[in-house]
Amino acid sequence: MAQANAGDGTVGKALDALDQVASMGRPVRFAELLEESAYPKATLYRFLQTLTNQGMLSYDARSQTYSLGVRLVRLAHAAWRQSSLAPIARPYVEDLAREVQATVHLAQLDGGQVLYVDKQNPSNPINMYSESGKVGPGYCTGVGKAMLAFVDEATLERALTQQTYHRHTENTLCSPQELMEELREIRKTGISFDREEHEMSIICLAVPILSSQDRVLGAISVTNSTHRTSLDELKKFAPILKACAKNIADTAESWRFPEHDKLAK
Amino acid sequence: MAQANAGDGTVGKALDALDQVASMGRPVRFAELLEESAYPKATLYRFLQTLTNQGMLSYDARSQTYSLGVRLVRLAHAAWRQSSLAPIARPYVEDLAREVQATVHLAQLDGGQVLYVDKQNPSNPINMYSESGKVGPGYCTGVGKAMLAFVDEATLERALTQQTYHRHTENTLCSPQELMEELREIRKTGISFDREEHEMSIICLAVPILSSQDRVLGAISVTNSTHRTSLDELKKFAPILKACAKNIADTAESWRFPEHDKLAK
DNA sequence: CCCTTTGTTCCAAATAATGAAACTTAATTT
DNA sequence: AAATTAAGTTTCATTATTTGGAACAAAGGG
Repeated sequence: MAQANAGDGTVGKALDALDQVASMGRPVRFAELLEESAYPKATLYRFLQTLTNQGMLSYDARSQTYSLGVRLVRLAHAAWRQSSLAPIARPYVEDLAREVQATVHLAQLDGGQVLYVDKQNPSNPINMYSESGKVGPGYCTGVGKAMLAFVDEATLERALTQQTYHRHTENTLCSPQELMEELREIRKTGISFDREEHEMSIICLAVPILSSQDRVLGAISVTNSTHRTSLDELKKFAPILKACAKNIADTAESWRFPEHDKLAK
Repeated sequence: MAQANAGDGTVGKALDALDQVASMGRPVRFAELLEESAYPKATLYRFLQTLTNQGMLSYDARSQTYSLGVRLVRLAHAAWRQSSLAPIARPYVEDLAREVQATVHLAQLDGGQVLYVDKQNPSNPINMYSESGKVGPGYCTGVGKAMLAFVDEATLERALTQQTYHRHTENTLCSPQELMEELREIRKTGISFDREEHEMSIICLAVPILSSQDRVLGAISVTNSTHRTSLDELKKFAPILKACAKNIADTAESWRFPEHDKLAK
Protein backbone atom coordinates (compact mmCIF):
# COMPACT_ATOMS: atom_id res chain seq x y z
CA MET A 1 0.00 0.00 0.00
CA ALA A 2 1.73 3.09 -1.25
CA GLN A 3 1.20 6.49 0.27
CA ALA A 4 -1.64 7.97 -1.70
CA ASN A 5 -1.81 11.38 -0.16
CA ALA A 6 0.70 14.02 -1.15
CA GLY A 7 -0.35 17.59 -0.39
CA ASP A 8 -1.07 19.48 2.79
CA GLY A 9 2.30 19.85 4.41
CA THR A 10 3.26 18.29 7.65
CA VAL A 11 -0.21 17.71 8.92
CA GLY A 12 -1.23 15.76 5.83
CA LYS A 13 1.80 13.56 6.07
CA ALA A 14 1.26 12.87 9.73
CA LEU A 15 -2.34 11.92 9.01
CA ASP A 16 -1.04 9.59 6.33
CA ALA A 17 0.90 7.82 9.01
CA LEU A 18 -2.21 7.67 11.16
CA ASP A 19 -4.19 6.13 8.34
CA GLN A 20 -1.47 3.62 7.80
CA VAL A 21 -1.70 2.40 11.37
CA ALA A 22 -5.49 2.28 11.01
CA SER A 23 -5.27 0.26 7.84
CA MET A 24 -3.21 -2.46 9.50
CA GLY A 25 -6.10 -3.30 11.77
CA ARG A 26 -3.89 -4.43 14.61
CA PRO A 27 -1.04 -3.17 16.76
CA VAL A 28 2.03 -2.73 14.59
CA ARG A 29 5.72 -2.29 15.14
CA PHE A 30 7.79 0.55 13.84
CA ALA A 31 9.65 -1.60 11.32
CA GLU A 32 6.46 -2.86 9.74
CA LEU A 33 5.24 0.63 9.19
CA LEU A 34 8.60 1.79 7.89
CA GLU A 35 8.62 -0.90 5.25
CA GLU A 36 5.39 0.30 3.69
CA SER A 37 5.90 3.96 4.31
CA ALA A 38 6.95 6.53 1.76
CA TYR A 39 8.74 8.50 4.46
CA PRO A 40 12.27 8.03 5.71
CA LYS A 41 12.98 6.44 9.03
CA ALA A 42 13.54 9.52 11.14
CA THR A 43 10.57 11.29 9.65
CA LEU A 44 8.12 8.48 10.20
CA TYR A 45 9.53 8.02 13.66
CA ARG A 46 8.79 11.61 14.57
CA PHE A 47 5.29 11.42 13.17
CA LEU A 48 4.52 8.43 15.31
CA GLN A 49 5.90 10.18 18.37
CA THR A 50 3.86 13.27 17.73
CA LEU A 51 0.68 11.31 17.11
CA THR A 52 1.28 9.31 20.25
CA ASN A 53 1.83 12.45 22.29
CA GLN A 54 -1.41 13.73 20.92
CA GLY A 55 -3.31 10.63 21.90
CA MET A 56 -4.19 9.82 18.33
CA LEU A 57 -2.03 6.72 18.64
CA SER A 58 -1.17 4.71 21.67
CA TYR A 59 2.12 2.95 22.15
CA ASP A 60 2.51 -0.26 24.07
CA ALA A 61 6.03 -0.38 25.43
CA ARG A 62 5.85 -4.08 26.24
CA SER A 63 5.21 -5.24 22.69
CA GLN A 64 6.63 -2.11 21.09
CA THR A 65 3.55 -1.61 19.03
CA TYR A 66 1.44 1.32 17.97
CA SER A 67 -2.35 1.23 17.84
CA LEU A 68 -4.96 3.86 17.29
CA GLY A 69 -5.47 6.03 20.32
CA VAL A 70 -8.51 6.57 22.43
CA ARG A 71 -8.67 10.22 21.46
CA LEU A 72 -10.04 9.03 18.17
CA VAL A 73 -12.91 7.25 19.83
CA ARG A 74 -13.82 10.48 21.57
CA LEU A 75 -13.52 12.54 18.41
CA ALA A 76 -15.49 10.04 16.46
CA HIS A 77 -18.35 10.05 18.85
CA ALA A 78 -18.62 13.77 18.26
CA ALA A 79 -18.19 13.27 14.52
CA TRP A 80 -20.88 10.68 14.30
CA ARG A 81 -23.27 12.85 16.26
CA GLN A 82 -22.65 16.14 14.57
CA SER A 83 -21.55 15.27 11.11
CA SER A 84 -23.20 12.07 10.06
CA LEU A 85 -26.78 11.66 9.07
CA ALA A 86 -27.16 8.76 11.44
CA PRO A 87 -28.59 10.41 14.53
CA ILE A 88 -31.02 12.43 12.44
CA ALA A 89 -32.03 9.54 10.25
CA ARG A 90 -32.20 6.94 12.97
CA PRO A 91 -35.99 6.98 13.55
CA TYR A 92 -36.75 6.88 9.82
CA VAL A 93 -34.28 4.08 9.24
CA GLU A 94 -35.78 2.10 12.10
CA ASP A 95 -39.28 2.51 10.73
CA LEU A 96 -38.13 1.54 7.28
CA ALA A 97 -36.40 -1.61 8.48
CA ARG A 98 -39.55 -2.64 10.30
CA GLU A 99 -41.70 -1.95 7.30
CA VAL A 100 -39.64 -3.79 4.71
CA GLN A 101 -38.54 -6.52 7.11
CA ALA A 102 -34.98 -6.49 5.83
CA THR A 103 -31.64 -4.93 6.59
CA VAL A 104 -31.44 -1.21 5.94
CA HIS A 105 -28.15 0.61 5.46
CA LEU A 106 -27.49 4.32 5.73
CA ALA A 107 -24.35 5.48 3.94
CA GLN A 108 -22.44 8.61 3.06
CA LEU A 109 -19.75 9.33 0.52
CA ASP A 110 -16.16 9.61 1.70
CA GLY A 111 -13.85 10.29 -1.18
CA GLY A 112 -14.83 7.71 -3.75
CA GLN A 113 -15.83 5.25 -1.12
CA VAL A 114 -19.00 4.36 0.66
CA LEU A 115 -19.00 4.94 4.38
CA TYR A 116 -21.72 3.13 6.26
CA VAL A 117 -22.93 5.25 9.14
CA ASP A 118 -25.86 3.20 10.35
CA LYS A 119 -27.50 -0.17 9.89
CA GLN A 120 -30.77 -1.59 11.07
CA ASN A 121 -31.71 -5.18 11.04
CA PRO A 122 -35.30 -5.79 12.09
CA SER A 123 -34.68 -9.25 13.48
CA ASN A 124 -31.65 -8.31 15.53
CA PRO A 125 -31.74 -4.66 16.51
CA ILE A 126 -28.38 -4.50 18.21
CA ASN A 127 -24.71 -3.89 17.85
CA MET A 128 -24.44 -0.66 16.04
CA TYR A 129 -20.92 0.56 16.45
CA SER A 130 -19.51 -2.49 14.79
CA GLU A 131 -21.15 -1.45 11.54
CA SER A 132 -20.79 2.30 11.59
CA GLY A 133 -17.50 3.33 10.13
CA LYS A 134 -17.18 0.39 7.78
CA VAL A 135 -16.21 1.35 4.29
CA GLY A 136 -17.14 -0.29 1.01
CA PRO A 137 -16.44 0.29 -2.66
CA GLY A 138 -18.42 2.98 -4.40
CA TYR A 139 -18.73 1.39 -7.83
CA CYS A 140 -20.36 -1.92 -6.94
CA THR A 141 -22.76 -1.21 -4.11
CA GLY A 142 -26.29 0.03 -4.35
CA VAL A 143 -25.73 3.01 -2.09
CA GLY A 144 -22.44 3.85 -3.79
CA LYS A 145 -23.97 4.04 -7.24
CA ALA A 146 -27.00 5.92 -5.97
CA MET A 147 -24.77 8.64 -4.58
CA LEU A 148 -22.31 8.78 -7.45
CA ALA A 149 -25.17 9.19 -9.90
CA PHE A 150 -26.10 12.51 -8.34
CA VAL A 151 -22.84 14.16 -7.36
CA ASP A 152 -21.48 17.06 -9.38
CA GLU A 153 -19.09 16.59 -12.26
CA ALA A 154 -15.92 17.39 -10.34
CA THR A 155 -16.67 15.10 -7.41
CA LEU A 156 -17.63 12.28 -9.74
CA GLU A 157 -14.45 12.56 -11.73
CA ARG A 158 -12.33 12.50 -8.63
CA ALA A 159 -14.33 9.59 -7.24
CA LEU A 160 -14.01 7.56 -10.43
CA THR A 161 -10.24 7.77 -10.38
CA GLN A 162 -10.20 6.70 -6.76
CA GLN A 163 -11.92 3.41 -7.45
CA THR A 164 -9.84 0.29 -7.72
CA TYR A 165 -12.04 -1.84 -9.92
CA HIS A 166 -12.15 -5.45 -9.04
CA ARG A 167 -14.45 -8.12 -10.47
CA HIS A 168 -16.05 -9.35 -7.26
CA THR A 169 -18.68 -11.34 -9.12
CA GLU A 170 -19.63 -11.89 -12.72
CA ASN A 171 -22.02 -8.95 -12.52
CA THR A 172 -19.54 -6.39 -11.25
CA LEU A 173 -19.20 -3.26 -13.36
CA CYS A 174 -15.50 -3.16 -13.94
CA SER A 175 -14.82 -0.02 -15.89
CA PRO A 176 -15.65 3.68 -15.65
CA GLN A 177 -17.49 3.29 -18.98
CA GLU A 178 -19.88 0.62 -17.77
CA LEU A 179 -20.32 2.50 -14.53
CA MET A 180 -21.11 5.79 -16.27
CA GLU A 181 -23.79 4.16 -18.33
CA GLU A 182 -25.32 2.66 -15.21
CA LEU A 183 -25.20 6.01 -13.46
CA ARG A 184 -27.09 7.65 -16.33
CA GLU A 185 -29.81 5.09 -15.91
CA ILE A 186 -29.92 5.65 -12.17
CA ARG A 187 -30.20 9.39 -12.66
CA LYS A 188 -33.23 8.78 -14.80
CA THR A 189 -35.09 6.42 -12.48
CA GLY A 190 -33.85 7.69 -9.15
CA ILE A 191 -33.21 4.17 -7.95
CA SER A 192 -30.13 2.00 -7.93
CA PHE A 193 -29.76 -1.78 -7.76
CA ASP A 194 -27.00 -4.01 -6.60
CA ARG A 195 -27.51 -7.06 -8.83
CA GLU A 196 -25.14 -9.36 -6.98
CA GLU A 197 -22.32 -7.06 -8.04
CA HIS A 198 -20.44 -7.11 -4.81
CA GLU A 199 -21.29 -10.49 -3.41
CA MET A 200 -23.17 -13.39 -4.94
CA SER A 201 -26.76 -13.86 -3.81
CA ILE A 202 -26.83 -10.44 -2.13
CA ILE A 203 -29.07 -7.93 -3.85
CA CYS A 204 -30.16 -4.49 -2.84
CA LEU A 205 -32.22 -1.49 -3.77
CA ALA A 206 -30.90 1.96 -2.94
CA VAL A 207 -31.98 5.58 -3.33
CA PRO A 208 -30.01 8.75 -2.80
CA ILE A 209 -30.79 11.26 -0.08
CA LEU A 210 -30.80 14.64 -1.77
CA SER A 211 -31.00 18.10 -0.27
CA SER A 212 -33.39 20.66 -1.62
CA GLN A 213 -30.56 21.95 -3.81
CA ASP A 214 -29.95 18.40 -5.01
CA ARG A 215 -26.76 18.04 -3.09
CA VAL A 216 -26.03 14.42 -2.20
CA LEU A 217 -26.33 13.94 1.52
CA GLY A 218 -26.20 10.17 1.57
CA ALA A 219 -28.14 7.09 0.53
CA ILE A 220 -30.30 4.39 2.03
CA SER A 221 -30.72 0.84 0.88
CA VAL A 222 -32.66 -2.32 1.53
CA THR A 223 -30.56 -5.44 1.32
CA ASN A 224 -31.68 -9.00 1.04
CA SER A 225 -30.56 -12.34 -0.36
CA THR A 226 -31.75 -13.92 -3.59
CA HIS A 227 -32.95 -16.86 -1.52
CA ARG A 228 -35.48 -14.74 0.23
CA THR A 229 -36.54 -12.31 -2.47
CA SER A 230 -35.93 -11.02 -5.99
CA LEU A 231 -35.03 -7.74 -7.64
CA ASP A 232 -38.61 -7.32 -8.80
CA GLU A 233 -39.86 -7.79 -5.27
CA LEU A 234 -37.33 -5.30 -3.96
CA LYS A 235 -38.33 -2.79 -6.57
CA LYS A 236 -41.74 -2.55 -4.96
CA PHE A 237 -40.13 -0.86 -2.00
CA ALA A 238 -38.90 2.01 -4.17
CA PRO A 239 -41.70 4.40 -3.19
CA ILE A 240 -41.24 3.75 0.53
CA LEU A 241 -37.50 4.18 0.20
CA LYS A 242 -37.88 7.42 -1.69
CA ALA A 243 -40.31 8.74 0.88
CA CYS A 244 -37.92 7.80 3.64
CA ALA A 245 -35.03 9.54 1.87
CA LYS A 246 -37.13 12.64 1.48
CA ASN A 247 -38.00 12.65 5.15
CA ILE A 248 -34.38 12.31 6.13
CA ALA A 249 -33.33 15.10 3.77
CA ASP A 250 -36.00 17.45 5.08
CA THR A 251 -35.14 16.75 8.68
CA ALA A 252 -31.45 17.10 8.01
CA GLU A 253 -31.87 20.47 6.39
CA SER A 254 -34.11 21.92 9.01
CA TRP A 255 -31.82 20.57 11.67
CA ARG A 256 -28.45 21.56 10.33
CA PHE A 257 -29.45 24.91 8.89
CA PRO A 258 -32.24 26.25 11.03
CA GLU A 259 -31.53 29.84 9.96
CA HIS A 260 -30.64 31.27 6.50
CA ASP A 261 -34.00 30.53 4.93
CA LYS A 262 -33.58 33.28 2.37
CA LEU A 263 -31.53 31.31 -0.10
CA ALA A 264 -34.03 28.51 -0.20
CA LYS A 265 -36.67 30.90 -1.51
CA MET B 1 -11.94 27.66 26.15
CA ALA B 2 -8.25 28.41 25.87
CA GLN B 3 -5.88 26.30 23.89
CA ALA B 4 -4.57 23.76 26.34
CA ASN B 5 -2.12 21.96 24.16
CA ALA B 6 1.25 23.47 23.49
CA GLY B 7 3.89 21.05 22.21
CA ASP B 8 4.21 18.95 19.10
CA GLY B 9 4.73 21.46 16.34
CA THR B 10 2.35 22.01 13.55
CA VAL B 11 0.54 18.73 13.86
CA GLY B 12 -0.30 19.34 17.48
CA LYS B 13 -1.63 22.76 16.72
CA ALA B 14 -3.75 21.52 13.85
CA LEU B 15 -5.19 18.84 16.10
CA ASP B 16 -5.98 21.55 18.61
CA ALA B 17 -8.10 23.17 15.97
CA LEU B 18 -9.77 19.85 15.27
CA ASP B 19 -10.58 19.39 18.93
CA GLN B 20 -11.97 22.87 19.04
CA VAL B 21 -14.44 22.10 16.30
CA ALA B 22 -15.33 18.85 18.06
CA SER B 23 -15.92 20.62 21.33
CA MET B 24 -18.47 22.96 19.81
CA GLY B 25 -20.75 20.07 19.11
CA ARG B 26 -22.31 21.68 16.04
CA PRO B 27 -21.29 23.20 12.73
CA VAL B 28 -19.35 26.37 13.38
CA ARG B 29 -18.27 29.36 11.39
CA PHE B 30 -14.74 30.59 10.99
CA ALA B 31 -15.30 33.71 13.06
CA GLU B 32 -16.61 31.73 16.02
CA LEU B 33 -13.54 29.59 16.05
CA LEU B 34 -11.23 32.53 15.61
CA GLU B 35 -12.66 34.22 18.65
CA GLU B 36 -11.78 31.34 20.93
CA SER B 37 -8.60 30.35 19.24
CA ALA B 38 -5.12 31.08 20.40
CA TYR B 39 -3.90 31.25 16.81
CA PRO B 40 -3.97 34.23 14.48
CA LYS B 41 -6.46 34.48 11.68
CA ALA B 42 -4.37 33.29 8.79
CA THR B 43 -2.90 30.43 10.79
CA LEU B 44 -6.21 29.09 11.99
CA TYR B 45 -7.56 29.53 8.51
CA ARG B 46 -4.86 27.37 7.02
CA PHE B 47 -5.35 24.69 9.66
CA LEU B 48 -9.02 24.48 8.84
CA GLN B 49 -8.24 24.26 5.14
CA THR B 50 -5.75 21.51 5.64
CA LEU B 51 -8.03 19.54 7.92
CA THR B 52 -10.84 19.92 5.44
CA ASN B 53 -8.65 18.74 2.57
CA GLN B 54 -7.77 15.78 4.68
CA GLY B 55 -11.38 14.88 5.36
CA MET B 56 -10.99 15.37 9.09
CA LEU B 57 -13.34 18.30 8.82
CA SER B 58 -16.06 18.96 6.33
CA TYR B 59 -17.02 22.38 5.13
CA ASP B 60 -20.50 23.33 4.11
CA ALA B 61 -20.27 26.15 1.61
CA ARG B 62 -23.93 27.07 1.95
CA SER B 63 -23.82 27.89 5.63
CA GLN B 64 -20.05 28.48 5.70
CA THR B 65 -19.61 26.12 8.57
CA TYR B 66 -17.10 23.48 9.55
CA SER B 67 -18.05 20.18 11.10
CA LEU B 68 -16.12 17.05 11.90
CA GLY B 69 -15.40 15.01 8.81
CA VAL B 70 -16.40 11.53 7.90
CA ARG B 71 -12.81 10.38 7.86
CA LEU B 72 -13.00 10.47 11.62
CA VAL B 73 -15.89 8.06 11.66
CA ARG B 74 -13.81 5.65 9.62
CA LEU B 75 -10.75 6.05 11.78
CA ALA B 76 -12.78 5.68 14.90
CA HIS B 77 -14.31 2.46 13.79
CA ALA B 78 -10.81 1.10 13.42
CA ALA B 79 -9.79 2.63 16.75
CA TRP B 80 -12.70 1.13 18.59
CA ARG B 81 -12.02 -2.27 17.10
CA GLN B 82 -8.30 -2.43 17.50
CA SER B 83 -7.55 -0.22 20.43
CA SER B 84 -10.43 -0.38 22.82
CA LEU B 85 -11.30 -3.25 25.05
CA ALA B 86 -14.87 -3.20 23.82
CA PRO B 87 -14.83 -5.86 21.09
CA ILE B 88 -12.84 -8.22 23.28
CA ALA B 89 -14.89 -7.59 26.36
CA ARG B 90 -18.27 -7.55 24.64
CA PRO B 91 -19.35 -11.14 25.41
CA TYR B 92 -18.29 -10.88 29.05
CA VAL B 93 -20.01 -7.55 29.44
CA GLU B 94 -23.19 -8.94 27.92
CA ASP B 95 -23.17 -11.93 30.24
CA LEU B 96 -22.56 -9.70 33.20
CA ALA B 97 -25.39 -7.35 32.34
CA ARG B 98 -27.75 -10.31 32.06
CA GLU B 99 -26.57 -11.76 35.34
CA VAL B 100 -26.83 -8.61 37.42
CA GLN B 101 -29.87 -7.28 35.59
CA ALA B 102 -28.53 -3.75 35.53
CA THR B 103 -26.59 -1.43 33.28
CA VAL B 104 -22.95 -2.36 32.84
CA HIS B 105 -20.34 0.14 31.67
CA LEU B 106 -16.93 -0.58 30.21
CA ALA B 107 -14.49 2.31 30.44
CA GLN B 108 -10.90 3.19 29.76
CA LEU B 109 -8.69 6.02 30.93
CA ASP B 110 -7.98 8.89 28.54
CA GLY B 111 -5.80 11.47 30.18
CA GLY B 112 -7.44 12.10 33.52
CA GLN B 113 -10.85 11.37 32.13
CA VAL B 114 -13.05 8.35 31.85
CA LEU B 115 -13.85 7.26 28.34
CA TYR B 116 -16.82 4.94 28.07
CA VAL B 117 -16.21 2.41 25.33
CA ASP B 118 -19.19 0.14 25.79
CA LYS B 119 -22.46 -0.09 27.64
CA GLN B 120 -24.95 -2.89 28.08
CA ASN B 121 -28.41 -2.52 29.37
CA PRO B 122 -30.17 -5.84 29.83
CA SER B 123 -33.66 -4.48 29.26
CA ASN B 124 -32.79 -2.54 26.12
CA PRO B 125 -29.84 -4.10 24.32
CA ILE B 126 -29.54 -1.55 21.58
CA ASN B 127 -28.00 1.68 20.47
CA MET B 128 -24.38 1.29 21.13
CA TYR B 129 -22.56 3.97 19.25
CA SER B 130 -24.37 6.70 21.08
CA GLU B 131 -22.67 5.66 24.29
CA SER B 132 -19.20 4.73 23.13
CA GLY B 133 -16.98 7.74 23.06
CA LYS B 134 -18.70 9.59 25.83
CA VAL B 135 -16.37 11.01 28.42
CA GLY B 136 -16.91 11.53 32.09
CA PRO B 137 -14.94 12.87 35.04
CA GLY B 138 -12.36 10.58 36.60
CA TYR B 139 -12.67 11.67 40.22
CA CYS B 140 -16.36 11.10 40.84
CA THR B 141 -17.31 7.99 38.93
CA GLY B 142 -16.97 4.40 40.01
CA VAL B 143 -14.93 3.37 37.02
CA GLY B 144 -12.77 6.49 37.20
CA LYS B 145 -11.76 5.90 40.78
CA ALA B 146 -11.25 2.18 40.18
CA MET B 147 -8.74 2.95 37.45
CA LEU B 148 -7.00 5.85 39.15
CA ALA B 149 -6.46 3.71 42.23
CA PHE B 150 -4.24 1.35 40.29
CA VAL B 151 -2.30 3.51 37.85
CA ASP B 152 1.36 4.27 38.44
CA GLU B 153 2.53 7.32 40.35
CA ALA B 154 3.34 9.43 37.29
CA THR B 155 0.05 8.81 35.52
CA LEU B 156 -1.92 9.47 38.69
CA GLU B 157 -0.19 12.77 39.34
CA ARG B 158 -0.82 13.92 35.82
CA ALA B 159 -4.43 12.76 36.01
CA LEU B 160 -5.05 14.53 39.31
CA THR B 161 -3.95 17.87 37.92
CA GLN B 162 -6.20 17.38 34.92
CA GLN B 163 -9.35 17.10 37.00
CA THR B 164 -11.55 20.09 37.36
CA TYR B 165 -13.24 19.36 40.65
CA HIS B 166 -16.84 20.25 40.85
CA ARG B 167 -19.30 19.43 43.64
CA HIS B 168 -21.92 17.60 41.62
CA THR B 169 -23.69 16.34 44.72
CA GLU B 170 -23.16 16.56 48.45
CA ASN B 171 -21.15 13.34 48.30
CA THR B 172 -18.67 14.40 45.62
CA LEU B 173 -15.02 14.18 46.62
CA CYS B 174 -13.84 17.67 45.82
CA SER B 175 -10.15 17.70 46.53
CA PRO B 176 -7.10 15.62 45.64
CA GLN B 177 -6.70 14.89 49.36
CA GLU B 178 -10.14 13.33 49.78
CA LEU B 179 -9.68 11.50 46.52
CA MET B 180 -6.28 10.08 47.47
CA GLU B 181 -7.69 8.72 50.70
CA GLU B 182 -10.52 7.07 48.80
CA LEU B 183 -8.07 5.61 46.28
CA ARG B 184 -6.02 4.04 49.10
CA GLU B 185 -9.17 2.34 50.34
CA ILE B 186 -10.00 1.12 46.83
CA ARG B 187 -6.51 -0.25 46.40
CA LYS B 188 -7.03 -2.27 49.56
CA THR B 189 -10.42 -3.74 48.70
CA GLY B 190 -10.15 -3.85 44.93
CA ILE B 191 -13.63 -2.38 44.55
CA SER B 192 -14.84 1.15 44.06
CA PHE B 193 -18.21 2.73 44.76
CA ASP B 194 -20.00 5.70 43.38
CA ARG B 195 -22.06 6.81 46.34
CA GLU B 196 -24.23 9.30 44.47
CA GLU B 197 -21.08 11.34 43.87
CA HIS B 198 -21.83 12.26 40.31
CA GLU B 199 -25.59 12.30 40.24
CA MET B 200 -28.13 11.94 43.01
CA SER B 201 -29.81 8.56 43.34
CA ILE B 202 -27.32 6.94 40.98
CA ILE B 203 -24.99 4.47 42.62
CA CYS B 204 -22.50 2.09 41.18
CA LEU B 205 -19.96 -0.58 41.93
CA ALA B 206 -16.81 -0.76 39.82
CA VAL B 207 -13.68 -2.87 39.59
CA PRO B 208 -10.51 -2.28 37.60
CA ILE B 209 -9.40 -4.50 34.77
CA LEU B 210 -5.74 -5.26 35.42
CA SER B 211 -3.21 -6.98 33.23
CA SER B 212 -0.99 -9.71 34.63
CA GLN B 213 1.63 -7.02 35.27
CA ASP B 214 -1.01 -4.97 37.07
CA ARG B 215 -1.23 -2.41 34.33
CA VAL B 216 -4.66 -0.74 34.24
CA LEU B 217 -6.48 -1.76 31.09
CA GLY B 218 -9.88 -0.36 32.00
CA ALA B 219 -12.74 -0.84 34.40
CA ILE B 220 -16.25 -2.24 34.49
CA SER B 221 -19.14 -1.14 36.61
CA VAL B 222 -22.69 -2.00 37.52
CA THR B 223 -24.94 1.02 37.80
CA ASN B 224 -28.33 1.28 39.38
CA SER B 225 -30.56 3.74 41.12
CA THR B 226 -31.14 3.99 44.85
CA HIS B 227 -34.82 3.39 44.20
CA ARG B 228 -34.14 -0.07 42.93
CA THR B 229 -31.24 -1.19 45.08
CA SER B 230 -28.68 -0.19 47.71
CA LEU B 231 -24.91 -0.09 48.01
CA ASP B 232 -24.99 -3.17 50.17
CA GLU B 233 -26.97 -5.03 47.55
CA LEU B 234 -24.58 -3.89 44.83
CA LYS B 235 -21.61 -5.00 46.90
CA LYS B 236 -22.79 -8.58 46.55
CA PHE B 237 -21.93 -8.42 42.87
CA ALA B 238 -18.27 -7.73 43.65
CA PRO B 239 -17.13 -11.34 43.10
CA ILE B 240 -18.92 -11.62 39.76
CA LEU B 241 -17.52 -8.28 38.66
CA LYS B 242 -14.02 -9.26 39.66
CA ALA B 243 -14.32 -12.54 37.81
CA CYS B 244 -15.56 -10.72 34.75
CA ALA B 245 -12.67 -8.26 34.91
CA LYS B 246 -10.26 -11.13 35.19
CA ASN B 247 -11.74 -12.81 32.15
CA ILE B 248 -11.51 -9.65 30.11
CA ALA B 249 -7.91 -9.08 31.16
CA ASP B 250 -6.90 -12.62 30.28
CA THR B 251 -8.59 -12.49 26.93
CA ALA B 252 -7.14 -9.08 26.16
CA GLU B 253 -3.64 -10.21 26.90
CA SER B 254 -3.79 -13.39 24.92
CA TRP B 255 -5.42 -11.53 22.09
CA ARG B 256 -3.25 -8.48 21.85
CA PHE B 257 0.04 -10.21 22.54
CA PRO B 258 -0.24 -13.69 21.13
CA GLU B 259 3.53 -14.06 20.88
CA HIS B 260 6.27 -12.89 23.29
CA ASP B 261 5.27 -15.26 26.06
CA LYS B 262 8.74 -15.17 27.50
CA LEU B 263 8.32 -12.02 29.52
CA ALA B 264 5.22 -13.34 31.19
CA LYS B 265 7.25 -16.22 32.68
C1' DC C 1 32.28 -11.80 21.30
C1' DC C 2 30.81 -10.12 17.06
C1' DC C 3 27.34 -9.34 13.96
C1' DT C 4 22.68 -8.15 12.71
C1' DT C 5 18.41 -6.14 13.35
C1' DT C 6 15.63 -2.64 15.23
C1' DG C 7 14.88 1.54 17.36
C1' DT C 8 16.53 6.39 18.63
C1' DT C 9 19.04 10.76 18.33
C1' DC C 10 21.79 14.58 15.82
C1' DC C 11 22.30 18.49 13.07
C1' DA C 12 23.11 21.43 8.90
C1' DA C 13 20.42 22.23 4.82
C1' DA C 14 15.98 22.65 2.88
C1' DT C 15 11.42 23.57 3.45
C1' DA C 16 7.30 24.88 5.31
C1' DA C 17 4.79 27.60 8.78
C1' DT C 18 3.90 32.18 10.39
C1' DG C 19 1.04 36.33 10.86
C1' DA C 20 0.60 41.33 9.86
C1' DA C 21 -1.33 43.56 6.39
C1' DA C 22 -3.53 44.06 2.11
C1' DC C 23 -7.30 42.58 -0.46
C1' DT C 24 -11.90 40.76 -1.85
C1' DT C 25 -16.52 39.80 -1.33
C1' DA C 26 -20.88 40.07 0.99
C1' DA C 27 -23.96 42.21 4.00
C1' DT C 28 -25.74 46.44 6.25
C1' DT C 29 -26.37 51.21 6.74
C1' DT C 30 -26.72 55.92 5.21
C1' DA D 1 -26.82 53.76 -5.10
C1' DA D 2 -22.75 54.88 -2.49
C1' DA D 3 -20.51 54.25 1.87
C1' DT D 4 -19.53 51.49 5.82
C1' DT D 5 -18.66 47.55 8.20
C1' DA D 6 -17.89 42.85 8.78
C1' DA D 7 -16.30 38.27 7.21
C1' DG D 8 -13.43 35.59 4.69
C1' DT D 9 -9.21 34.92 1.77
C1' DT D 10 -4.61 35.74 -0.16
C1' DT D 11 0.18 37.60 -0.08
C1' DC D 12 4.96 37.53 1.14
C1' DA D 13 9.21 38.45 3.61
C1' DT D 14 10.65 36.59 7.95
C1' DT D 15 11.20 32.93 11.07
C1' DA D 16 10.96 28.52 12.86
C1' DT D 17 10.26 23.75 11.85
C1' DT D 18 10.72 19.87 9.36
C1' DT D 19 13.81 16.93 6.94
C1' DG D 20 16.62 12.77 6.38
C1' DG D 21 21.36 10.87 5.96
C1' DA D 22 24.17 9.15 9.04
C1' DA D 23 25.89 8.17 13.46
C1' DC D 24 24.56 5.99 17.67
C1' DA D 25 22.46 2.77 21.09
C1' DA D 26 20.12 -1.42 22.45
C1' DA D 27 18.40 -5.87 21.87
C1' DG D 28 18.81 -10.55 19.87
C1' DG D 29 21.14 -14.08 17.77
C1' DG D 30 24.83 -17.03 16.14
